[in-house]
Amino acid sequence: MPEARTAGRPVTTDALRRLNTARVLRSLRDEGPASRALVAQRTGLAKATVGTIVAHLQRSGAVEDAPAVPVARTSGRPAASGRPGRPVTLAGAGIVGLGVEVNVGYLTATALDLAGRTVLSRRVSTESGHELESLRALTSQCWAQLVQQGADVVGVDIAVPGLVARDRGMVVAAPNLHWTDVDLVHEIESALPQPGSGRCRVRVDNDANCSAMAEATQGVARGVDHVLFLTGTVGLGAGFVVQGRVQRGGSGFAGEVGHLPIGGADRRCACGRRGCWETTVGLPAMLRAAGVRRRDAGPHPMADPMAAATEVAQRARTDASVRAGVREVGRWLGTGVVTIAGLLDPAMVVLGGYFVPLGPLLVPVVERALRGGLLGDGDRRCVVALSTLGLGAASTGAASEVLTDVFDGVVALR
Amino acid sequence: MPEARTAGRPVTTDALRRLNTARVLRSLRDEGPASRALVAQRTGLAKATVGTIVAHLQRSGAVEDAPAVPVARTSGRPAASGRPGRPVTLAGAGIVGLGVEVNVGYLTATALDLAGRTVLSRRVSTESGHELESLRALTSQCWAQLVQQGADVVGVDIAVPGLVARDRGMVVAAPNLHWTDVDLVHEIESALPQPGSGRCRVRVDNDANCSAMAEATQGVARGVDHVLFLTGTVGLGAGFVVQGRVQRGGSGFAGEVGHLPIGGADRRCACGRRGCWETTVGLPAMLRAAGVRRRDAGPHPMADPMAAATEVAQRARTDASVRAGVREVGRWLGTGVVTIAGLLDPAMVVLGGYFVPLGPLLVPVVERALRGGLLGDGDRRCVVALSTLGLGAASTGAASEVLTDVFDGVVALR
DNA sequence: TTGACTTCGTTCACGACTCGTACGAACATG
DNA sequence: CATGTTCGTACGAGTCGTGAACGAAGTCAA
Repeated sequence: MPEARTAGRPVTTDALRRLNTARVLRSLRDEGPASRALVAQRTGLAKATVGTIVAHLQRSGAVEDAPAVPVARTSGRPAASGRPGRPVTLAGAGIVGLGVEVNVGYLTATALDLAGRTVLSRRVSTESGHELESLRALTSQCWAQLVQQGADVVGVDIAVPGLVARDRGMVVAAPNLHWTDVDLVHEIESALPQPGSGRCRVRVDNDANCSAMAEATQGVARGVDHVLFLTGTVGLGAGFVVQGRVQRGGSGFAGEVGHLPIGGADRRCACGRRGCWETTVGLPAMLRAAGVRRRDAGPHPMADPMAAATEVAQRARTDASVRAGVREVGRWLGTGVVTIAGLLDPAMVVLGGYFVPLGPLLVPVVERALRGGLLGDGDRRCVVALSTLGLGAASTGAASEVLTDVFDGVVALR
Repeated sequence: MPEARTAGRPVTTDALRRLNTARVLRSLRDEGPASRALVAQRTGLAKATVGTIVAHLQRSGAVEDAPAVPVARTSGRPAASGRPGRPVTLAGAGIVGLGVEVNVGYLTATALDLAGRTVLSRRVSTESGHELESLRALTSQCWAQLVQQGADVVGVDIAVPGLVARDRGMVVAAPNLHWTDVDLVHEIESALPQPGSGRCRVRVDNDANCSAMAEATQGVARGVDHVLFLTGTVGLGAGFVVQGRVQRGGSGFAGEVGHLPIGGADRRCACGRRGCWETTVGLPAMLRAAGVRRRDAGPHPMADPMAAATEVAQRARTDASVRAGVREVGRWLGTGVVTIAGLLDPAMVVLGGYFVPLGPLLVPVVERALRGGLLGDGDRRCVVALSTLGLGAASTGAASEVLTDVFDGVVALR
């Protein structure tokens, strides 16, 4: 569709302001609070321009005057002489993004402000078959609460474990929730009170993408430019974040990694084919390799992968054969990571989900695979890390994703 | 480096003009010639704005009045009544991009105008060890010729078979040319006459990236949104183009596909490791599988992969065992394509290099692998095609890459 | 305490841009 | 030849970023 290339709003003068406003916000986020003069220096904008932009932002509640304690100037400078600048910081709770994560047994909602602070955090459990109702209720409740607190809710992002068509706002398939072709954006929008929904954009995303975003903005990968996130549950999920933006490839490739032809072909995958990666590194494969029977791995190993993996880690402490099994899975994990990393070239790989409890055993194996498997190990160092965010990471990432629009100048502030 | 996020020129009013100018150019390129009024309708810009922009473009030589024969209106409309519009077309040779391709025995230079027409095409052979001299000479000659013809050379792109650090303008390693850490941009810039080089940007790129670009803009993949290009020589090269833009992933991943851990691990790769994909689908592997001895595959099979592959194709016509060998390689090719396609989700895979002469044998095998290996075959149709561009594709793509800057509004026209 | 010095934030005139309206130009139809 | 319709441009209005100028708010030295 060639029209897509021409598409997008025509660039008017107010787009200018949006873009430069976003520029100022990014400077404040990435390089810390600063006086107007310093922001001007950092962004290359004229002092006068920064002045008007900051004034606007103050009225919007996006920034506020920093606490009395002045921030140190750019390091190593001679002591300040002259009129001291009044530092400006990203504001407390004026502008927020709301993220909601759908899971098999529960929902998590998180709201972040521009400074990345958690403004709201809530979790509710759901009954099977009633996820959509609960989701609508939770979202509108959170939205109402935030608005009541005086926040400007820029958007809502819903993280779903499944195949998502973000551009159409549809969940194509979420097997664990038994969802197929759900018009989720419409569902949520209709649940929100009318007045706000005009400005407040509702979107859908894959949960692995969101978790990746969370790692890159709030987790171990904060400050890393190219982050690959890989999460293990019954299947596998992946997300790739470059400079704070989720890479969606062609039409949103993430989450598909589980069915890449990596590893042995002896097991049949749930998708009907053989040789899928997740048949060798998914949770069932791990339990099998570790010699742990399902009923020994907690009451509902597939519903609670973390508990199951913790049980495996426990046994591995005393049983060498369990350790060997885990390492064997780790080698296949490593092969896949090398493949993906070779293609995407991340600076850091973050392992999440059930890999975390088994991290001490898995990480060295994956690291070794990377050392042996990547070219030019001089420049292309790729660090392996474990997720530290735990439950609710996806909702945090979803909220972060919403704020991306603000920092990119896609949306205008009130 | 957080500063990268803040970087980029501050957005002034003339950036506005650049962006809208680019918008008009894209409309003319993607949706064909049109009157000012129609362009206004297509871009969403005001008629007056389009008028001034077109006037500017005319003075720059970027567009010109279309031939007398008026273009049919948007199809199906009632017959035109009212003053007929004067259609505008992308101009003949006012604005051009120059692409130069470095190969083992020869150089190719191609210049394209905004309409995608070839304005200049030249090929010279080189002596081993003197490639850089020849490259400097050819580039400056072509540049001078274009300038003399009155063209505005927007930029020069050099396609190199090797690892390239595009942002630093360096060739990190080009084994076939025995180049290591060559500051190619500097080399070329110093060879160009001074006056122009201020505006005329010189850049370096990987040749597979450029070929991919060529396929997406001029080849079989024209009009396809997500294109994966895969070329076979002694090693392998790949490029991924989304909506006319080369995807460089983290720090420029393309070209690395040859060393992904795909296929058997029985052969040792030139990089010193085992299990690299190119040990199973590179040209040597193909010759081996087809049972063709090197000295039977043309005088210099590795220097002329196309001739060698043609020889193999010839033999396959009569010899069933050769056909079987080719198909065997094809299956490994298919496995890799499925892996990459599963991750990147292209709408079309274009095979180039030595795969082309063997296309009739290879394509069905790869197609079958894709049918069996990709999820959700309903939506995610992925077509396999053969490159038709032949020699010099990379230089064409390099020239295309230069023009990207114009269509993106990154550079201003004179 | 006072005056010189330095830096910060704002004000103002200016140029560049896009937009909407208005108007003349160019063609078809009856 | 009058009418209707559409095209392209001219003009005033509104917005935005910029540089210079200026008052404000500190430090430092005498």
